[in-house]
Amino acid sequence: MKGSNTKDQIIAEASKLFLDEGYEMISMRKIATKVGCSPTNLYRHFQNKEDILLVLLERGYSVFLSYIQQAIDQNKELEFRIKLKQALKSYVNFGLENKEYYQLMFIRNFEHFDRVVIGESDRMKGFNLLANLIQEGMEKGLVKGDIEVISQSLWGLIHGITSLLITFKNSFHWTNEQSLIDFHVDTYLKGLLK
Amino acid sequence: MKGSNTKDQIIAEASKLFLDEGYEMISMRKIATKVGCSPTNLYRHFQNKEDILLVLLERGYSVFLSYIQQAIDQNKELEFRIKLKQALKSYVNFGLENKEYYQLMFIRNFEHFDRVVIGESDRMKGFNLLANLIQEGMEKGLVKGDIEVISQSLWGLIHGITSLLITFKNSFHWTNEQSLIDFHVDTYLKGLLK
Amino acid sequence: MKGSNTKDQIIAEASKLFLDEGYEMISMRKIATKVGCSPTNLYRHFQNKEDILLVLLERGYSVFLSYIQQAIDQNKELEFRIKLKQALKSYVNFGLENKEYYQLMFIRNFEHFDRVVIGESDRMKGFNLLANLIQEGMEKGLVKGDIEVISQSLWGLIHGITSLLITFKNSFHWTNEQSLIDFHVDTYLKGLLK
Amino acid sequence: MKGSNTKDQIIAEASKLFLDEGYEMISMRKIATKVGCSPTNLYRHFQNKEDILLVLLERGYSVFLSYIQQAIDQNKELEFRIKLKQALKSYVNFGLENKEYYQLMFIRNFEHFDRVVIGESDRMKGFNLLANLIQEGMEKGLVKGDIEVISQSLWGLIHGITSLLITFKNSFHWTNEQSLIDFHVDTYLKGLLK
DNA sequence: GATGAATGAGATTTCATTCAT
DNA sequence: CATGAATGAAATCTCATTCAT
Repeated sequence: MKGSNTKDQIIAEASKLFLDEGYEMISMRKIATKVGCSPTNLYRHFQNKEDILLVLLERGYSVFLSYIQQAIDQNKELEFRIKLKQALKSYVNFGLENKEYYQLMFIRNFEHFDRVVIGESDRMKGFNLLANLIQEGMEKGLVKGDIEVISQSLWGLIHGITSLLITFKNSFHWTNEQSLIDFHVDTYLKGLLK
Repeated sequence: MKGSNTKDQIIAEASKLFLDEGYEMISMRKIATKVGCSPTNLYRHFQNKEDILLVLLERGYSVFLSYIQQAIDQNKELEFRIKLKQALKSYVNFGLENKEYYQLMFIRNFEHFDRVVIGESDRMKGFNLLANLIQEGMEKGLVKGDIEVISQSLWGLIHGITSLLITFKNSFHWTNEQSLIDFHVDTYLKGLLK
Repeated sequence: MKGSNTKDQIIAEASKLFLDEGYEMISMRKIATKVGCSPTNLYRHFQNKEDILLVLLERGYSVFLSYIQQAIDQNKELEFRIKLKQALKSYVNFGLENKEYYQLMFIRNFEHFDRVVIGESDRMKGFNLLANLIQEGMEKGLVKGDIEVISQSLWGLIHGITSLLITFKNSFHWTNEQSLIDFHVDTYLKGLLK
Repeated sequence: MKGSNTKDQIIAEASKLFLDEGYEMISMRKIATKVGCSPTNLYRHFQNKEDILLVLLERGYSVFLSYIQQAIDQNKELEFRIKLKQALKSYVNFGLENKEYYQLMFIRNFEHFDRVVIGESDRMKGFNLLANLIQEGMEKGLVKGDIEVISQSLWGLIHGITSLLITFKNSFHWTNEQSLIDFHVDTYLKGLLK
């Protein structure tokens, strides 16, 4: 397989630590300790601490894209409402199954890091897939309104439930996750679709 | 006239800095520089850095509660749908008009700080006001379903749009804020209410 | 009475704190807190922290002298051995009854403070009283040897037991204090005197 | 060859500084300056300032034990009085030849540091060697009395002269050290032994 | 006789990072 | 591929002390 074992380990430990305690609270030494190597060694695999984050973000974007892509591909032939619902649910599931990534990508904002560029990322591609879906719905006469407004509202819808479930996972008595998500999306779509 | 001017200045500058760069990135020195006093002097007014955050959180909770309370009081006699919509909008408006507070209260999670207790806070009281409203709607037969599921879904709805508008305020081409929020809430309520 | 009440309180609290935690560990703020006044106020009564110590030392010397003087005066007419024993015991008793003073005077060494001068102090007068006693014993033919050697050895004898009882008062299982001191002095005097 | 040179240097400089100015007065920066390295580097070799002290104490206890052990071993076959005298003198000599250690071990009291545990230390083993010697004397009928009282008195005897010679080494006109110690011990033993 | 506001200096400690090996 | 030794910068925080009132 390609990629050194150590590098993957670093990524794995760093992403967990970043989620649990926050990027700024995690020192290179803490990562090294978890991995079981020397701090110096981290620099053999990454230019610096920011670089670890960037690699994490890129991986996250890529996984995110694959979630959305897969949902769309698998339901291509189905009814629009179902297709849309599945796409939205796959967004939420990406977040819940990849909390570390989701937090770094959508809850925190690292755009003050010069090297974090969003426009060109797979993240944007994921959005565009959703937007295309809305576009399709509008062409079919199933959705009405400004496509930008609708897209942004939809993002708000699914980001809200995803981010709350991640950020306050331990400090709130949540009802059953999947029922909640189903209700959440269904209710909104009932209002959105003809 | 009484009440130290410096203390208020510290709070004001700290909350801005915390929003822009994140709590961890802000040092006591940076705050002191902005305020125009010595770092030592901060410790006259606050026990430590965490204490500044706690005061900010408390103020935020209090302002939050007043937003929700006011929305409910002012629309007491109106139709349920309007009352609910106004309450939801006042949540979003609280966030957009108090970005620093909203970020600290709902986007970040400081519950690992021992002294941050949520259950007893005004934040919880704000939630309960919303929950009571749902309860009222259920009693009137206008809303159906599990009250917990509905409340949590509603929170996700409004938190999503609020937090995105705050976190990515500079890195995304948002449509007109108020139209977006209106569409967001209206669409969902169309699905939720009879 | 002369002397402000606050000044005496400061001295009382400071000496206790200095004994328990050590001069360096005690801050002006801690003293002020114990006394129940503002740190600034301490400077109305003492030039600075060192000054508090100096006043304590002076008081300690003075009390020390009175202990020794009294022992000698009260036993002037008695047999030499008893006179000497009482003087030695009064040294130990001074220490045990004034642990704070004893520690500052004889266990710590503050001579690196310019203003601490020993030669001229009451401490030296106390020593001289003991030395005079030895002198008397030699003239009576009851003690033989170099007076300096004898004085210094005697000081070591009583300082040893006193300082151990103070320094390790909580961390050692001491036998009955007075029996120990009696045995200590008696054994030595049996060897010293004819 | 192995074993960092820097670590030994730190220990050497720190112990001298601690003796001269007191543990609390010595900052990590001062130690680093003396050693000729950066303050940060001290933390490569010791967890923190307290840790330096603990290492010093441990080394001190170990050297102390070896002094006492050696004195006893070397005089095993000699007359009891000589054996005891040599043991007592080796205690004093340990102090005078290792003033830094002696001060930290016997003059200061660091038992408020959690990690300083005395019961299990080599210091206690040293004491026990002396106590065993007394026991032997009692069995031979050469010493009479309560063994605890005698041990504690003996400790006071030798601690007194040792600590005075260390604490006031520069501020008192001492007679010849070895004659003083000989006289001190001889006089006491004359009273103690049959 | 007392205090609140303020400060410069310095304490311990941790950080990301580099360099020689 | 890896590490031990080292560092400059900066973090939080406490200190003794002063000044205006």
